[in-house]
Amino acid sequence: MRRATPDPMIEARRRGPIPKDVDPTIEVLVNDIIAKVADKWTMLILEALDEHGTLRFTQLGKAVGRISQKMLTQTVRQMERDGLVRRTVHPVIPPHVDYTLTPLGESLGAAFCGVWIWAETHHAEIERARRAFAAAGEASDVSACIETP
Amino acid sequence: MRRATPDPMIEARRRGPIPKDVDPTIEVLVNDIIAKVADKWTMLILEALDEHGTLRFTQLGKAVGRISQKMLTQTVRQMERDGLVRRTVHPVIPPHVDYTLTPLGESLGAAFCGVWIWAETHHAEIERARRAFAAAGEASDVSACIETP
DNA sequence: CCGGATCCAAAGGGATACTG
DNA sequence: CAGTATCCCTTTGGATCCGG
Repeated sequence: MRRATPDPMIEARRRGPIPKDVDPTIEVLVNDIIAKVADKWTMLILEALDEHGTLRFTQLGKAVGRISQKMLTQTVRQMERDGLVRRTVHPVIPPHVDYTLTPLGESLGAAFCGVWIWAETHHAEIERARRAFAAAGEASDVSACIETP
Repeated sequence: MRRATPDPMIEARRRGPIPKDVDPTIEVLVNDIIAKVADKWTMLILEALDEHGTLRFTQLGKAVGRISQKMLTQTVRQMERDGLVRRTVHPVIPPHVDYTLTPLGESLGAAFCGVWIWAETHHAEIERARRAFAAAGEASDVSACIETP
């Protein structure tokens, strides 16, 4: 299967210390963004909206999976503040609210796309690694894993 | 600037309900993986190792930024169990332990690469959205945001 | 230098009940 | 339907001390 990132610009960005065309203070800002965005629920909601386009509150919750309405509300509100989703309220009875990604949110979804694919592709490998680690831990002492240089 | 994911396979995966070539039970597994991997510290450690290649414990902590040694140890151990990093202990005094990504970890790093770039590209936009949201919240009531169909 | 162990504060997150 | 509010338990995560 073809890799998700054959882009030469991406390769250029990997490996090696921080390129000097980047403001040093930007590094912490970027880490802040990563930390904000790298939330379990944020990613799952982003994925759901990226797949389905537009969803109502309950539909969104169902699409995400096991999420309480508290976390759904909380996370979606945060994403709205960050400009990732647009929340539209139709003043009818019963209430009708739907959520959709903004262009910014869509761009983040596109950026995360490689990760969804990675998860689909490698989940078996992770489980294998986990079992291997567990087996190694039971079979032998930790000191057996060290190497003498 | 060119997008990170021009891959046709990626485009094919986005939009629309779950393709039927995917086992329905896989969806929850993938979400599990996402949830595991979408951890703040995991992503930052992954980024640090992806950039620097190999790092010792303290160096890694410094590269990540504001992380306590407890979380560093904990997260790095989890990543080791998941097969993302390889931990090598050199039995010398003082101890020398270094961490590096496994091929699996590198593939995840490559998958996340689009996200680093996104964060670098759009962090200003997020801050702007946040200020705009705050300004809107102060200026008017929430009911002013609803639209009548 | 690289952690493990312990204590403790704060945040995360579920369940339930209630409202417009 | 789409939340808000409350309670309460669990997890996270920092600080500190200690050991190999």
